[in-house]
Amino acid sequence: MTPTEILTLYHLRKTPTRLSILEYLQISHLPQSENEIHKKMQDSYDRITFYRTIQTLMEAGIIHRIVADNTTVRYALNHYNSQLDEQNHDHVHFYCTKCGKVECMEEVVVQPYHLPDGYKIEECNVVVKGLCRQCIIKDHDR
Amino acid sequence: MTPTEILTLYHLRKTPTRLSILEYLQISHLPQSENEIHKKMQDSYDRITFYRTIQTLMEAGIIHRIVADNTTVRYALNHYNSQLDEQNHDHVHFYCTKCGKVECMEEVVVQPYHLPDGYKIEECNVVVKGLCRQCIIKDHDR
DNA sequence: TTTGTATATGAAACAATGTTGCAAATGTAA
DNA sequence: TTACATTTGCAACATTGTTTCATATACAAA
Ligand SMILES: [Mn+2]
Ligand SMILES: [Mn+2]
Ligand SMILES: [Zn+2]
Ligand SMILES: [Zn+2]
Repeated sequence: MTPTEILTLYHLRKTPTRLSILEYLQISHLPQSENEIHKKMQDSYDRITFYRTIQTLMEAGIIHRIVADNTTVRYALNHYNSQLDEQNHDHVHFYCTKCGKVECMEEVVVQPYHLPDGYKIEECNVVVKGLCRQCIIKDHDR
Repeated sequence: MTPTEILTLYHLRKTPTRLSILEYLQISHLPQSENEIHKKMQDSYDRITFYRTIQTLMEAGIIHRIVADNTTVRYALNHYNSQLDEQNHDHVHFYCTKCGKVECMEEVVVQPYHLPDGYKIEECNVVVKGLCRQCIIKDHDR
C-alpha cells in the first residue's frame, strides 16, 4: 500500500510531510529516530511538524513508537499480520546495546501478563536488550 | 539495610548525595523521577551529580531505571528476593496512563523470550500500560 | 475551476533531560 | 594528619519535546 493509499484509507489529509515520512519508513528496514528521519528529509519540514505528524499517525494506528532506552526513541510502520482481529498480539522489540540498532521482532509475540485485581491492562511493551548478530561476530573477530 | 551499609557493602564512598538519594528511594513507595528526587532534596546538589550518582548506583546494581514512556523515567531500589541466584528473574513495571504512576510489580516475573539464532539476550524490560486501581475507581464515580 | 473553511504548518519561545571537560572539594586509607 | 584518588560543581552545550498563534494549504462544495 502506498503512503497516499494509507492516508486515504484513514481519512487523513495527504500533506507532503506525512507522505514523505511514511515513504521513508516504508523504505527503511529498521525503526527510525526523529533525527534520522529529519536528516534524510534535508530539513524539508520543521521539527514541530514532525512531532505532530507522528502523533497523528500513531493515533490513527499507522505507526508505532519504540522506546528502547531513556535516550533511544524510534518509529516504525505497523504491519498487520493475519491474527490482528483475534487479540492485540503485539511484537517484541530488540535493542542492541553495542551498535544501538532497534528491530521489530514481528515473529516474537508478547506474552500476556496477569496483574493483581483492580488493574486494567491496555498495552504491553517488551524490549529485549542484548547483542545483534553483527556485533557478536565483530566481538569474535577481535 | 541502611544507605550507609549499602554503600559500604558495594565498596562505594559514602558521599552526602549518594546517601540522601538512597534514603529517599528507601522511604518512597513508588519509583521516583530525577525531578521528584531533586525537589525533595531542595537543590542540595547539582543535576550533574544526580546523573553521575545514578550511573554509579546502577552499575553497582543497587538501583534500576524504569523507562515507562519516551518522557517518563523513574528510579527504584533493587529488592533482591530469594531466587536471585537462580536466573535473572526481573519483574514487570506498571505504568498508569491516567495518573502517570509507575509501579514495580515485584511479584509479576518477566517471561523469558527466545530470539532467532545469533542474538544474545542480556536483559528484558517489560512495561505494562493501563489504569491503576485508584484511576478506575475515579472513572466509575463520574 | 474557483472558493470557503477546517486543518496543518512554521516560527518563536520555552521546558525538560542528558552529556563533557576541567578545576576545586572531599572521603578514606595509611 | 596527610596524601591522593575519587567525587563534585560549574559552565557550556546537545537533544528531545511542548505551547501559542499567525499563516498556508488540502479538499469539499459551489
Ligand atoms: Mn515494532
Ligand atoms: Mn522495578
Ligand atoms: Zn548490534
Ligand atoms: Zn492511575
